[in-house]
Amino acid sequence: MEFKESKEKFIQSWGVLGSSWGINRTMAQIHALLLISPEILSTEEIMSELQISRGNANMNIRALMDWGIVTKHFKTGERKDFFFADKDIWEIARKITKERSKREIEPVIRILNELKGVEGESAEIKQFKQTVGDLESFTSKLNSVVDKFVKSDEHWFYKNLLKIVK
Amino acid sequence: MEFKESKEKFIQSWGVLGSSWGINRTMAQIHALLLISPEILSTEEIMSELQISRGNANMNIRALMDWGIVTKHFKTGERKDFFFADKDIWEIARKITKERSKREIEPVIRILNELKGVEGESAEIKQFKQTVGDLESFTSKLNSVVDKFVKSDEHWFYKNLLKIVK
DNA sequence: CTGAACTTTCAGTAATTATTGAAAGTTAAT
DNA sequence: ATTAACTTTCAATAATTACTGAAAGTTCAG
Repeated sequence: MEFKESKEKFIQSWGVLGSSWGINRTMAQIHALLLISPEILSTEEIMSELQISRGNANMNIRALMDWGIVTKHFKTGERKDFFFADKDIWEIARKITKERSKREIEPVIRILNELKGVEGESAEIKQFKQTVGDLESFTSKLNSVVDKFVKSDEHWFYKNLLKIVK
Repeated sequence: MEFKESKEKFIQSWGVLGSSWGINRTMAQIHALLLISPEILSTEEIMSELQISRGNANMNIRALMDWGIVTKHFKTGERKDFFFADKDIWEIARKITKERSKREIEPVIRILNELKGVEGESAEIKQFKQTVGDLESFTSKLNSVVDKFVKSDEHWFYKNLLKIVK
């Protein structure tokens, strides 16, 4: 397969994966492009490579910087901003996991805890309490595992998680 | 807090969580409703409880059945279909994980493996190979952990995963 | 200061995704 | 074979989400 074709396919696939995980297609594509790029890229380059507008590029690059997986760089003598994606997959996974836990899991745990307090003895209320309790317990445990992962390094993962997989 | 209010809040929250994970809001809400319902519910009841149309209810209930987390039941003497959600959170998590792995992770691994074969020695191509290789390696490892989880029971999780969390 | 080079914002628009509701399809009792 | 009870489908429409591009904002060299 031609390199250009492979590159295209990689960027496309990453975009599709992103959108099935609630990350917008363009954001995932910009990340993919930066991931395979050995050099820092300017906004212009990203725009022309992905055929997107300046506004779109700008907003999605900013989002990637908010996630902490893309950084801004400068070239001496140039006024433009350039962007670079961290290439360490473990580090990327940790950062994404951390953000999603903070944005999505933690608020849910808070609500579930709040809802556990409902009063009553009817079958309906009993089932509600049971379900909410079970979900809270599950989600909290999940979050501890996630948290451990976030604070770990690749070595830890090998030593522990991969061991139990065998 | 009133039960009715709690119920409402639970269904709403579950809907929001669902949509940030690429599952549509209504599907998540129907699931939430069934999860806290001790009895099987008819399409009518789901429609009126969530204020949605028949078509919408039907399509999303079917999707939940495809995921294997909702089942169809009958009441003697009644012709209508009734629906019930499995209440075992571990079982639900396993089924969802299994489906998402199959639908999303496995196809990506296939594409990455395909892309690993690109030929060339330029810096650009070297970075491409490196990134694609790292992603493939990460994703495959992730998938083994996921697979182990899918095949596990709650007891396994306690014994192993929770142990390393401490 | 000034203005050129660049970045950000955001109202308008396009694209995508979800929902409705009525018609077509199915099933089973009579 | 008919029909009432029920389910499924799907074209039309609504709701949501993403994108564009031009205008406003910022920065900094001269």
